[in-house]
Amino acid sequence: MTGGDKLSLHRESLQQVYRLLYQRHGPQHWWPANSPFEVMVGAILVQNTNWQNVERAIACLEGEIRLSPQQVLEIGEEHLAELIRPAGYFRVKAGRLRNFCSYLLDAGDLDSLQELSTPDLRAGLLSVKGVGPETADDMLLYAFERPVFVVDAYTRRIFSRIGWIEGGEGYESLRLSVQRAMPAQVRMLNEFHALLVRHAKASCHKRIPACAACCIASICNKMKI
DNA sequence: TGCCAGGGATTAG
DNA sequence: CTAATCCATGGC
Repeated sequence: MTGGDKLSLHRESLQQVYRLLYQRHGPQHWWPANSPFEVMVGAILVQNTNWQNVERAIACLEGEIRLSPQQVLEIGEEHLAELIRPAGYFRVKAGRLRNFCSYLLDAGDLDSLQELSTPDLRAGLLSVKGVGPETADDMLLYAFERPVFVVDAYTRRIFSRIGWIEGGEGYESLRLSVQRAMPAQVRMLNEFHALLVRHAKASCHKRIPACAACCIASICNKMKI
């Protein structure tokens, strides 16, 4: 382990934010997909990209092939890139999808992977070129249903606004800190990440330093922060 | 019209 | 180990 995480989040405060977000926005029903494999494809396609564009790309894919690792590899990188063009970075992502599909086929099937411990599975996913920490955790949580917290830019932005972090913390430091402060429940971690995204999109989080007018402010007030 | 989205790899300092 | 840079489409 890379010992000594200095970052420590307060359990009650963090869980209070979760409850308030849930009360405000309700269940988010993530991940929007029809199969674990589709979740994982989406996790790669959504990298630094609007989800709406990803939906188009997936629709194009499904129009041509049945969504499976075999089919994705069979159509070839060129064709694959054209199909996923709406998702942006389409050449890069075509390669990443192929890398990932090769990994899945080498592993056998999803059931084989499901037998791995979460740390081993995480390491395996991270070994794929094009799958970084956030994408791997998306897959772990939303496809494999492991109790991990997904850190993203919205998490950093919101936690910074609340005053819990400086912003420069490493990915793992943040992830483990949240996981230590929250129950290890897939259901809750699923909603928590989705709610943070939902809240960031719904509120005035672009370019507004103090966030005085959005619901985070009311959350902070209720929490007396 | 310009900015930026549910990142990651690569390169440079 | 941190900081830029590249990848690219579509919505507001």
